[in-house]
Amino acid sequence: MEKPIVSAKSDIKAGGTGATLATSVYDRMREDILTGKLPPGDKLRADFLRARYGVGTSPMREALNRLAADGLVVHEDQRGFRVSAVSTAELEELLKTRCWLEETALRQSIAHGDAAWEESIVLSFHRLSRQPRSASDASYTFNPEWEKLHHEFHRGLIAACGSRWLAGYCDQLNDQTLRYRQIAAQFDDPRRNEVDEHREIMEATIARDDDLAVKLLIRHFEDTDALIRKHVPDMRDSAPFGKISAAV
Amino acid sequence: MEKPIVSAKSDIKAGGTGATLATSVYDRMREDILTGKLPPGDKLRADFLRARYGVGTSPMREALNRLAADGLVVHEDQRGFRVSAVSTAELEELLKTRCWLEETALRQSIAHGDAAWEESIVLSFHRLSRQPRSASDASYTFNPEWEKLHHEFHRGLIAACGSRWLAGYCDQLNDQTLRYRQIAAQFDDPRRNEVDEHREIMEATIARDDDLAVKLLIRHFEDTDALIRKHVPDMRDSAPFGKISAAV
DNA sequence: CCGGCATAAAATTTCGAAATTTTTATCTCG
DNA sequence: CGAGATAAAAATTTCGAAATTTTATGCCGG
Repeated sequence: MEKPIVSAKSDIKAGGTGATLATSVYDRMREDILTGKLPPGDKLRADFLRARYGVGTSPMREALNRLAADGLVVHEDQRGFRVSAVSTAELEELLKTRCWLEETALRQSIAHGDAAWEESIVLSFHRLSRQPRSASDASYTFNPEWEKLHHEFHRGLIAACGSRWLAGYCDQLNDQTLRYRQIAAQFDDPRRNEVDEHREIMEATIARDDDLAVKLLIRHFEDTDALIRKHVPDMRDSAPFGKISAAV
Repeated sequence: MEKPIVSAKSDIKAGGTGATLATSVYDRMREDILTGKLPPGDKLRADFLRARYGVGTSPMREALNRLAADGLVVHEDQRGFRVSAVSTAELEELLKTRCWLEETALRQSIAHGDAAWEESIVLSFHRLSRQPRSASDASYTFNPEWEKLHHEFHRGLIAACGSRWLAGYCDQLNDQTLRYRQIAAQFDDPRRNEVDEHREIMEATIARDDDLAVKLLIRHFEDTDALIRKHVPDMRDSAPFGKISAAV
């Protein structure tokens, strides 16, 4: 299978040794942005990044360009890169777009998916349900494994939609939303019963009840959206929470 | 307004002097790919490109990375870049995706567009109708001005959809399709009356008749698709027409 | 005291060569 | 004669410094 058109996390071989430096830095930096270690709006100076990731100019710039393609950083000629800003307006647009695209994708997937597709969904759900949301019991801590499985579950739902373009777009929007979820989670996350939500979506999907599946999926998105807004009621154009330390 | 998320031609300042070299090369190379001067499937060696565009390694690589984000070139670690391949399968996927996304975008746009939006469509259509499809009367020759206006017309239709993400995706898919249109046009293009098609779409749109507008727009896409298939009936995975000269 | 112009500092962008990695060609052995 | 290992060639990737451009500073004039 070819690589997704809109690059996404997909196969994580970050920090690895086989790939190029540029790819490794891209992966590491991507995670730093998604988890909020590099806060929205922050300027990304070349010196700072070179020191932080221990590489030269070229792979750094290459990683930045790829991140710009994902919409995680923005670039202005002769004026460098910065982490994409977040705002309630942008979140709203994101939610809207996500609902439109995922609805189309899910309906297509349900219409065309085969038995292997069904099985992969059951499997993805099972794995996700066994993984704790937070890496720590005490307070919320980013759990890469859960994020990976969650991403895979949602990706699996629409995997049979028949368009790598559409699947890639959904992926990209999913990653964008992840950034907001992390922001909200940092404060306080009396997480609703996500497992049940996912289970219901799975069941409706493999039962080929497209109307119900879409309804549940969209509600799932809207609930997440509401939760984010509750905890981050008034997002400004830039980062709404503390500047990051320069720690490596 | 912010830059489109999925970068697109939009503001053409190519070959210019104000921007960076990387941007200039990106623009020139983009056009070379869209017009088929750099044929699908071709390997893009660094030496060749550096000579062709007269720049060093860095801006070249930067341009390539941005083109990869647009899906116009593909990259494999340690194995360089090549122009994305074309195939009938890919064209089919492209058409499908385009219909889904443009339908959503157009309906939203019709629902929310204001008077200024209406006027911009009328204006875009007028300009497009005055421009010849081909730069030469004798045989088809790529006419950048027509392409620009055509792109703007279609972009204008969905401009009020309320999602820069969705608009950007439509842009990207439009550019991808352009590549196929150029391939077909190189052979023989007894072009159907495109002006009327565009006029009908415009009229239905500003009359807020969303069902009709969508029907016409989708038919427009399907007709273009059929025309491409007629002229390029059996596209293989790689470039179906002659290798390009290394001429600068 | 404020505003604009020259100057200095900082940051981005670009170059060209060095270092890796892949690809091709050659040679040896079964 | 073919397969596999070895060596040469070619191509991609990376580095670090030079060149441009932007941003900040200081100075002079109104």
